[in-house]
Amino acid sequence: MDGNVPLTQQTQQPSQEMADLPLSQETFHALWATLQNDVTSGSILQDPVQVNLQNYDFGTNVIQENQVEFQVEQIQMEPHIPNLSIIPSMPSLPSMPSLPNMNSEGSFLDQLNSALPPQAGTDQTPGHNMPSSTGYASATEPATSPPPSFSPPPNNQQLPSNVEYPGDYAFEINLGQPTSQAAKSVSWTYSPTLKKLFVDRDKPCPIQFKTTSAPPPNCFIRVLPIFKQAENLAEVVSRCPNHVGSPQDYSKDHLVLCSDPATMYYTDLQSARHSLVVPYTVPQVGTEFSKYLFTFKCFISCVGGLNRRKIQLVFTLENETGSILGRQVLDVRVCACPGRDRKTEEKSFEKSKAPQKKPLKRGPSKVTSVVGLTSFSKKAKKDEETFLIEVQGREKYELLMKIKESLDLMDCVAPNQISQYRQQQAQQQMRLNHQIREELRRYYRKKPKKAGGNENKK
Amino acid sequence: MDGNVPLTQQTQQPSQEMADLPLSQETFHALWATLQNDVTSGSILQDPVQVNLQNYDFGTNVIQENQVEFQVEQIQMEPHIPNLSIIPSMPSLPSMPSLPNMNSEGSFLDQLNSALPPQAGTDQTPGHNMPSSTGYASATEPATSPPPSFSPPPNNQQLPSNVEYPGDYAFEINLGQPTSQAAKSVSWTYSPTLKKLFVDRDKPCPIQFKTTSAPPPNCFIRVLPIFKQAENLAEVVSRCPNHVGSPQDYSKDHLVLCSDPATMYYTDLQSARHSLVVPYTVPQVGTEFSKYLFTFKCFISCVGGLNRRKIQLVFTLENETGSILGRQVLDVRVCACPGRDRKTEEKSFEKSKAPQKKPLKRGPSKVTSVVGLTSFSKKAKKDEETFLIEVQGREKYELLMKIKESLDLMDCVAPNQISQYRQQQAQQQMRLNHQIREELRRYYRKKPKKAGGNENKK
DNA sequence: GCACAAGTCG
DNA sequence: CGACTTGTGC
Ligand SMILES: [Zn+2]
Ligand SMILES: [Zn+2]
Repeated sequence: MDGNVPLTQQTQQPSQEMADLPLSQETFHALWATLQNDVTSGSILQDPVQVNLQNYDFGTNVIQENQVEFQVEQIQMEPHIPNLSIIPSMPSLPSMPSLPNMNSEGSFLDQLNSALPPQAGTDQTPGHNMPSSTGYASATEPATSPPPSFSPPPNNQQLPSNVEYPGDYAFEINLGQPTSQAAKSVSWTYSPTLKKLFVDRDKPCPIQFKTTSAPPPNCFIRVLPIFKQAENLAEVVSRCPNHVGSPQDYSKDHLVLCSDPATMYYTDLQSARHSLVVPYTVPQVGTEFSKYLFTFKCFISCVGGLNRRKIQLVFTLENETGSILGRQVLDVRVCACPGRDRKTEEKSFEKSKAPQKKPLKRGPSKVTSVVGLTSFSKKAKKDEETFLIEVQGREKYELLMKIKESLDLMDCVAPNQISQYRQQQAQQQMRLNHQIREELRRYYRKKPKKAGGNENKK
Repeated sequence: MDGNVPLTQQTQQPSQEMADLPLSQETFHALWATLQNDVTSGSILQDPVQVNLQNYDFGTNVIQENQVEFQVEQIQMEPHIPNLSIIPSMPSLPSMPSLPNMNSEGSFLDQLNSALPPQAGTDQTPGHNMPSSTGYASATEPATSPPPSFSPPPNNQQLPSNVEYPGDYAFEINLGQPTSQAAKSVSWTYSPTLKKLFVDRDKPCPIQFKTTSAPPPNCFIRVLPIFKQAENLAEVVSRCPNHVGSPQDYSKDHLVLCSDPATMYYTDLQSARHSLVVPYTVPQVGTEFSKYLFTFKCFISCVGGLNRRKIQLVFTLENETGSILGRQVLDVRVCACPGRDRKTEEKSFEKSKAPQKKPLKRGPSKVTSVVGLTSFSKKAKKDEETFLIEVQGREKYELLMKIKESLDLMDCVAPNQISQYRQQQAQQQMRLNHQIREELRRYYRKKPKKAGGNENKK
């Protein structure tokens, strides 16, 4: 994917040896600003994987030594890199099978613009602290080494990849022990069966990462939200009007935020996609995973935003030059009731597969009716009470009888056959409901004479 | 309320004799701009009615002859009129009993600011272009002249009045013939019982006005939306972030828009409330009402906006100086399903009162039966046949009864009679059940099992 | 126009 | 945490 820039901290001029910390957003912008004159637009470095690997020779751009990182950054972020004076060597992208390519991310220029009011300092979001901007930054990131050469074909129009690719370091994500059942009022819960995370809006949610072997130094993790359905894949995932952050906020349009102070928010100039990048720190000694807290600023149902479209997060482990070392994808549903919704989805999920085996399509109506009625004499169930309903009018009577009939059928069904029966019933019921509805419609239509009548249908 | 300004159209300098057409928003702003130097800030002219009637002598302010209208306007709009150089004689407000006071409306200054791009010209809605406010300020308020004396305590904080006051001209609003029942998919429907309008968002809705006698020339109607509940009354009603109009739009924050081309949108500087003003034209000869089309840009449920809080529209008939001649209030619910929601609300409405007298709480099972037993004999309708349905199992029985009830209720629609119906039914059923049970008991005793008889299959 | 979906109130 | 509310898909 896109490059990104692990520069050494606070170093004004990028030093090759790299610091461990990425530049602060401010510093970054400041530095970037110095480059503006030289560069017009960068181009996004993406791993061209799936779609097209052609246009790779972006490497022709040159970046000045001491500005390397930025250059790289820009190169990767900006789509059409017009004129870069210096070009570090870009490590050629490994041509792994599934080396995917997400769209480019972070457009520095983009951010720069909005960053104008530097005093705004806090980029946090509301309750969180993300970088957005200003704040802290400057001190942290020295520029790293000069980007080597690189060939980058920014196939911008390309859609982000959501192909899982553990890669050489076996990059994996984890959400804690598989909470068997969604506790009711938790702010987040993960469904192993659905491989989906259910989170409440604006609530911190821990997501862990690990690699079997230690990846190269200065690696980082990029988080890019995308729409799951193909129809929406091309659309950029961003916050709805109700939840956009303040103008000075670098992450104002980012759906996903990370509490890590070193987080940087990007908006790719070309694709306009909003992603975040956070340095990947190897797990603490003794622990298996490195944990990060993420928050989501919009419900998947937000009008004018996600608008009830499923999304997923693409986590990419990238090295300091932006090459993708691994990728993991996570389905996410940001909703007000994670527990309820998880349960609901798991339920409909199993239901969606089980029913498959049987003769779903049940022939037209009555057939069934025949069934139960006479054949089974199930009659009154043992000890059940018997009631009588007095009905006035044949029409109503027949209508009710039809319903009763269906209810009776439920009883006649052998327990073990219930599922099968249900399927039939479902169809039949449906049909029946329709019939009934029609009958009622007719019924009401007739009756209504009463003038003005229909005030209230109870 | 506030004054407002029926100026002659396009006249650069306001003529006293008035034209019939109000100024276009642009013209208005332009003119207003010329006045800026003289005026600093106006003050809202409110009819202090209910709250406090004190500060009435705004009249002391003097306005230059040829600027009368504007002056008035401003005076009425702006809260603290610091210094107006000229002060026209302000007609003293009639101290009618219920001369209410809404907050001030239209802040010209406000609009002026946003009006910057005068080309926006059209104040119509739709896409709407109404004025907005923001930013502009400084220009508008020159320090004006030394304010004459005036006592006006602009009780700005005062809440808008929602007291109906037909006034001397018997100002009334009308929504067409009382559609007895909300047609299903209509874009709007009015409930006479609830005295409430149900409208779909962004759909034109006709509202008519009339006055028994002809009001003075150049009168206008102001429409101001307010929250119905006391807790929210102080909050300004405006569009949610998802539905705000474009920045150049004068009416970008206005919930209510009017299709009349002469409509002007105001945002009071002091109260920040958004209202619209449209010239009141007497009904066409032969017609009883003057009709206007209004559209609502937000659902009452809009997040970050109305946020599911009830609202109402305050319509005030004002003369050219802004004095209120009459006021009418209308409850409005902007929703996606006007028909459904009207029905729902009417239902819960009657339910809320009817139930009071009777044992509403439907206790589990039999309890109810106790009630009425004997009293009502409503029985079978006239000539209809009577049938008996034997049902096994309480569950099914209750289910069927529920359906039967709804069917029966359809006939005796009278809402208020529902509770009564229930009682009767309960008793009858009970009685019947008892009888039958007795009969059956006897029957079985005679003819062993089998018989049960009532297979009932129709 | 029904029924589901999903945020929110109590 | 249940139930209602209420916009939207079908
Ligand atoms: Zn949102
Ligand atoms: Zn809205």
